[in-house]
Amino acid sequence: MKPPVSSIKSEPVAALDPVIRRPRGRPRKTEDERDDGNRRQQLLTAAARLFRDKGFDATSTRDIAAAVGMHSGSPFYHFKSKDALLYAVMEEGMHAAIARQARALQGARPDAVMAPKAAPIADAPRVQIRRLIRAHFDTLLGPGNDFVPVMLYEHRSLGAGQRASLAKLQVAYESAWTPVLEALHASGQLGAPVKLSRLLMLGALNWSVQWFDRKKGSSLDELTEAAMALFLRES
Amino acid sequence: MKPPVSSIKSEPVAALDPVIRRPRGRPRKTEDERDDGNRRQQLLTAAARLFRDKGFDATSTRDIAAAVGMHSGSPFYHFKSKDALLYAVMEEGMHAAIARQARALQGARPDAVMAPKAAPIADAPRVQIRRLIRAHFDTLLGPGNDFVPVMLYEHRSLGAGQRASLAKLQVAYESAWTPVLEALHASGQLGAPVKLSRLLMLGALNWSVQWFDRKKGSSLDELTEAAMALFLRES
DNA sequence: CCTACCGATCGGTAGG
DNA sequence: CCTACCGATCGGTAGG
Repeated sequence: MKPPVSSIKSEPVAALDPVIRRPRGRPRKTEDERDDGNRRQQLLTAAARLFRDKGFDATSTRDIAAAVGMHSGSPFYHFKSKDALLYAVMEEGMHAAIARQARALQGARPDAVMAPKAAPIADAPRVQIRRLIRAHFDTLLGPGNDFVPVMLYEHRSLGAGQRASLAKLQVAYESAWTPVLEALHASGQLGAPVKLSRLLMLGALNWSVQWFDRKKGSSLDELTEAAMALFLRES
Repeated sequence: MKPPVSSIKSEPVAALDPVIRRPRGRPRKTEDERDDGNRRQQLLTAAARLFRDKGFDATSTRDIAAAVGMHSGSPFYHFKSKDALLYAVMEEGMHAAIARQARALQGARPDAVMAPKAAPIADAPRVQIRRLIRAHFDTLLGPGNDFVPVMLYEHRSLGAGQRASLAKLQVAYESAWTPVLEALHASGQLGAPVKLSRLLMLGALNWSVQWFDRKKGSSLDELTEAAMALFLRES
């Protein structure tokens, strides 16, 4: 069946010829599709949304492929398994959350420096906890922020090793709360022990994923103020 | 292998003989297995545990059958579908939770009646909220109480109609909190608006399913006191 | 990244 | 409640 012309392939010398080289497999980028990390990122975003809406097990890799206009087998060109895709979603979510949290805490600093009278040093922990809470709500409920909710509600679908890796990121994230809560506890503004306070407070916030509706109801600012009023005492 | 005596079975007349009648299919109850609703209940309990541990989608009906010593098709003799089994688990969980909550609130009353001095009327809401919190922790974390956690974390796997039915039970359950929270808010013991307070407080408790370890750490009593100290103000 | 495909698993059923 | 089985779906792969 093979024409004699193709017999060149069998000659090692011709295969080494640099003129013949041709990036086989991926056609060079057309106008609407760049073959850099963009397709991978599209897969991540679509997967995060589907995992959040339907759950990991109820989402097929075909669903994800269809959401970005791929065929069934193509996601496996970018991720070696469905589990790897889930892990990538969670990891990106945690990195973004940690970055957002750091930005929020840094933003709390200049205020106290530039207006020492308006924001006396004793209020610093209160300012910080408010920013921590607000940043957390943003991470959970902000538009397009599907990654961390997937992390929170689907980590059971992960293998032990990957779960351990993510646990480190979670510890890093939550460790920012401890000194702030300790200061509040010492000054009598926080009534419960620090560790249990952190677990209960983060739980209250994490659960908002279940009932918060961006279309109606409270804003994230109102939510933040309600949490402040619920958790903290006057002095 | 069969002795000639058993050849009676092949005679139609003998088959109609009332003396020969024999409940085919299910052998009459031996000592250790009653064929009443017991097997059904065993399926429910096993399913609740598996759904809680591995998730609904990750649990096969074969897993559930094996957990109670049945073969793969037999659960469908008791439940018409896997979804029906999930719904039954959640419904039983909610009924038990509502009953436990009612018992807890009734238990709070006699104390105030029998020792009016020791528990003045102004403390009633505080006593009631403590009992509500404690009952909720029991429902979520008590030994063998897998049903409500399944309800909380797997309700996405339910159809719209069944989800609506359960929502009614959830409203009934949570409605007991409202008057207590209103009394606490009116007396300045609760800092945040009642509705958001209820959502945040129940979220904090519900999230304990994710981190509580019965083997080590706090007791349910300690958890309850921590929640009281976190949520409520002095006067 | 597509085409074509495979092995495994799963919910569910017929008939007894 | 068991036996034997089916159709559908799914994660994943070979080869291009």
